[in-house]
Amino acid sequence: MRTPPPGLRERKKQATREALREAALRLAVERGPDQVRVEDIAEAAGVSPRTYNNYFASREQAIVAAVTADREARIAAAVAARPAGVRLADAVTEAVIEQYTNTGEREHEALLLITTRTALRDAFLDTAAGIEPPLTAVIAERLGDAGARTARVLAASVAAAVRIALEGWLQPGGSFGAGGLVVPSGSLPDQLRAALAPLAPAFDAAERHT
Amino acid sequence: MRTPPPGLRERKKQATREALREAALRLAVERGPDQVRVEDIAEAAGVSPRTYNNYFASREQAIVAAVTADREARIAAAVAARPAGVRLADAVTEAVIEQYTNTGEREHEALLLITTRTALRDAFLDTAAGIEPPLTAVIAERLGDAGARTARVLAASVAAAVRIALEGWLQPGGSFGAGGLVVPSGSLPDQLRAALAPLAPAFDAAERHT
DNA sequence: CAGGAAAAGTGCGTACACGCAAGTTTGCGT
DNA sequence: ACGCAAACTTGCGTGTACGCACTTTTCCTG
Repeated sequence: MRTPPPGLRERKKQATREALREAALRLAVERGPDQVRVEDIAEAAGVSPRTYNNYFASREQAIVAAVTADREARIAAAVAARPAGVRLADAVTEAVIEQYTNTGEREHEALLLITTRTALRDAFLDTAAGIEPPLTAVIAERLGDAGARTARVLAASVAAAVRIALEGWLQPGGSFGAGGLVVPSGSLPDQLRAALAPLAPAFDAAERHT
Repeated sequence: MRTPPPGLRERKKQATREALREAALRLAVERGPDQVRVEDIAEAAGVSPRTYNNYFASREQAIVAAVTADREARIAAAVAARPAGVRLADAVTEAVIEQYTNTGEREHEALLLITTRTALRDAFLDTAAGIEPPLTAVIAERLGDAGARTARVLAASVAAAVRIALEGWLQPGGSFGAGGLVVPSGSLPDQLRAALAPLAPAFDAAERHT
């Protein structure tokens, strides 16, 4: 039912999208994020500046997209791939961690770049929201038709938790707050686990209700 | 400990903010949302266009802010006001519903306006995210220092759920999906209750863990 | 394999967002 | 009461976002 051979039109679109992503990241690394205008990216990708904005709503999105790629779809697929027996909460948690730690060398370099500019950091954190639609779909599949709204809420909560985890991870260092304990920002998997853990009871209850 | 008499500076800031809000809403109602430029709003409020953007990051924010006002703070206060005995999940749910249904006549008219333009609709939905910081604070107070991250996740989840509820509420009509059931978009309180319900188990577990 | 409909790309014009470097007002210590 | 420092406002300049009308490309159906 899925993927009836994608036509030329769709393939060209994806090619343009990727060309813009790659051009944006390359230029940003080469000359620094602030020395890249959309005009430069568009030119490097061989399209008009106007077309750039048909694909990305902001200058930062293209740069960030090169790192993010299609992580959203991969997370959803990873959840769907788990056997139906495992707890939904575990399936989601592991799928998220799995797809966020499969990071190549080039991506790591790009992340360092991203942390240096607030605008890029924000754009990167915003990508976490992108996992909501596909996650909603796979969760809804497990919960059945009655749990459509619940699936949506849970998916959105996961997206929010992931955002929080990423935020904590990108945070410079553990600050020694007045009278507070030191909170060393752990590894990314740890941050993700900690952020997603509080949602597990909600998943369990939703699953039980089917 | 709070509200050491706010100085002149702060009062002027709030006055400017409100002047901009009111001017934006009034002009939008008078001549239609698309016939209002930031320049017009700024002029009507007696400040420079540049100052407008010191208060609001987008053209739509000011219009929406006139309806939203300081709902975020009121929700947090309403939660804090509940006796310590009640379930945290219930306290939050009731506080949210309470503050979202205290809607005057003028606000209702403005909401009709908002639904007519996608940009305004989006800006309005984005305001739901604003409840996260104050909610985080009150929830963290109940959970203690150990549950800081949990409080953050729960607050963000509530914000996401509220957004979903508002989205469903603003949705025109129940669509008769192929083979699916009719889903009449209920009243706002109903939507909020339905969206927040799945999170209750997470709140209960968090409370139990203290 | 035409030929028309739909979609993607483009040029142009307008308005918006925001950094920067003044100028102005408020707050506070002495 | 004075005056300095911090905060707020503003003008200016640059780059970005996007609506609209038009051209080019891809798709589909007879």
